[in-house]
This record gives sequence, structure tokens and C-alpha cells, in this order.
Amino acid sequence: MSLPHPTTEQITLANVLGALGDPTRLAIIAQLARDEATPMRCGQFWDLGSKTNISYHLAKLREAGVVRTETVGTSRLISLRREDLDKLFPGLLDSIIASAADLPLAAVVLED
Amino acid sequence: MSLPHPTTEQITLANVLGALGDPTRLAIIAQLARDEATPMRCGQFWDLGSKTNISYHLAKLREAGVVRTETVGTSRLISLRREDLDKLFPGLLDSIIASAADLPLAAVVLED
DNA sequence: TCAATAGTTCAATAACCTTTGAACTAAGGA
DNA sequence: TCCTTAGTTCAAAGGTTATTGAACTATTGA
Repeated sequence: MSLPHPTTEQITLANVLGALGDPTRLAIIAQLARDEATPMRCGQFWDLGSKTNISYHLAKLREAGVVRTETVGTSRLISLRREDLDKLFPGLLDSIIASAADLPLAAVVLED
Repeated sequence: MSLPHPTTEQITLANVLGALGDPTRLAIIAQLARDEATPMRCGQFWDLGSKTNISYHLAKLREAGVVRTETVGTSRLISLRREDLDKLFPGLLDSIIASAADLPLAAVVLED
């Protein structure tokens, strides 16, 4: 069960922006940004779409270098690649997170 | 010959990021950013692709609200929607432009 | 008026994206 | 060992994107 990640040098601006150009994936990173110190499990995003669908979107984010996915037991722990992104594209992640926090879909995970 | 632009309120983060998630379009905005006070003509981007192709990419940027296109005689004058974008997504455009300036494709227009 | 210039629109094609359910794998607990 | 939990992978369908050349429109200058 391999989870391929791009190296820092393999991350491109076009790929990162392309990956974030989707409401579901913006909602995912908005959630991750709420507490960056604590990685989240896949299951915590199931309000945003089906199990399969979330798996697909998380793979997109991982392949673009936006998130890192670690395997822990039967779970995956997902976190922002904050250091890599800040180094490559200073200020980008912060400005996106600030704007994404207000998005309607970002509220879905918090509801209940 | 209508050139529809979204209003400020119609511009979404996902659409803007999606529009910028492409090397050709990043190169276009990198060029526009080199001298924001001076709008550019379509023809100045023909090094980046065919006439038809550039027309397509410029339409994408316009529809996402990233650029404004004005008709002047038989030309189009294209400029960044700096004020709208800065108001909606503070810091976003600057961080993207700073990173896009170093991109290989951005150099193509300057060559000769 | 006629031709050149600047750019758009159309149709076609190939490639990629999104979404789904069903089948799969791998770890942990009873 | 067997079942449950957590998530991935597969195949299929339908939609969108990117690219091209040919045909088109609109403005300008001769």
C-alpha cells in the first residue's frame, strides 16, 4: 500500500493551483487549516462527499503536493505540507486559507 | 461581439484558482504583471501558443474574473483585475505573481 | 470600396476530470 | 479465526478541457 508523494522540487505552481481549483478540495484544506498541528482522518471529510469521492480528491491533493498522507493502523492521517508550500510559494497558502475559510462548503464539516 | 465578464460578486476562489492552474495561463498573467499599468494585446501572447489557443486561454481568464478585456479598434486590451482580486482574496495575486515570474514559460514572451 | 489586420467562433478530436457502486486490502478487536 | 473498520482500486459513464484549422466578424487604412 504505497502512497506516492511528489518531492519538494517536483511540486509546481500550476499543479497546486489546479488541485485547489475545486470547491470540495478547498473545503478540505480549509478544514485542515483549522488546526494544522492535528492531522485529520479521511473519515472526517465524508460530509463533503462519498467515501470513494473523498479518496479521489485527497489523492489529487496528495499528488499535487498540497497534503501529506501517513498510514497509521487502518487510518490515514492527512496534513498540509505547510513547510514545502511556504518555501516554494511564500504567502500563497495563507491567502488561500484566509479566503477559503468563508466558503459555504467549509461549513459543512462543522455542522451537526 | 460581446465580451462577458463576471461582476465582482460572481468571482469565486475555486474559479480563479482553476483558471490559474495551467502553465500557459500563468505565463500570461506573469507577463501582464510585468507592467500592470499598460494593458497588453492578444497578439503579444502568440509566442505561448496559436492564435486560437491564446484566444481560448484569455477567455478562460476573463470568465474566471482574472483579467478584463476591452475592445479598442480591432484590438483587445487585456489587464489584470487587480482591485477586484485584491479585495476578494488579499495577498493571493501577489504571491502567485511572485512565484509565476520564475516559471520557464514566462520567459518565452521575452525571448527573441 | 477593397484588402489587410486582429481576433473570435465553430466543429472535431483526444485527453483528462468527476462521480458512482462493487470489489478489494490491510489492521485491529472479539 | 472471523468480523468490523478504514480506506483504496477498478470500471464505467458522462462531463469538461485543450488543441487545431477553417471559416467568420469587425475595424482600419489605402
